[in-house]
Amino acid sequence: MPMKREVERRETSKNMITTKKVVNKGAWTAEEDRKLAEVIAAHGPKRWKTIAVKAGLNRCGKSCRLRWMNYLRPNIKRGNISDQEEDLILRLHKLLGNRWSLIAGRLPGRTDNEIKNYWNSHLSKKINQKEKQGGGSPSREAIINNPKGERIAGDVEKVNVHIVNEEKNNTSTSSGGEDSDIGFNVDEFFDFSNEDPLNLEWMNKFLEF
DNA sequence: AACAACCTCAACCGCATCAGA
DNA sequence: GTCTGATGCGGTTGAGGTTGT
Repeated sequence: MPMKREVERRETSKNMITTKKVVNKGAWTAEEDRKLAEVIAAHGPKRWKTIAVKAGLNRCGKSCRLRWMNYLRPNIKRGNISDQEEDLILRLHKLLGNRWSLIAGRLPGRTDNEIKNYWNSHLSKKINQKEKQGGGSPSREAIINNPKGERIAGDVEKVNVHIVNEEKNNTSTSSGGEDSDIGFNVDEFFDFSNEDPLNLEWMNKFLEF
């Protein structure tokens, strides 16, 4: 049920008066979804603030964007995460840490939010259990897994930096295109779509390394 | 049946970054 | 160079559902 909260907003810019606005928060209704989808179909998924206004939604732009990205966007895959996907998430998380959007980028149809939730509710527990069973010295995950990918150990960090650079290149050229100064295309690098998921030996080796 | 504890996931929040003026 | 608004990201929250007692 959508809750309406009266939000007292103190504008960030200097000397702004305090205004009172009724902003819709909480769960989205089917009607809101429909309006949002209509406006996005007409104007495209950008200028979220304008979209919110055009759709006549008492929502902030951020909220609209999130709803679109996590729920309304076409080709969203919902429901069970397959074993293959789970395996991939585990591997990518080892490599990238909590870079959910990057991980999601390698899982077509999955959103960063979904993967983050899945990790927090399922996989982190699994890993904890494994660690307890295995015991002993801290695992690679313990070194690598940390918020925002900070202090990622050694060579993995270098790869991570390359990936970030590549992501930036991709967004600026929009279609991916050629590499500038690095030797591989990250899309190809992480494209497992044609690969037998049970036969990812190379990646195991890479991760071991 | 009633309640508590736990789990899941949609949504919010705060911050960082980027682009344009 | 600075300011401002837009966007994106990761962490966190909380409502609603499920399970256990």
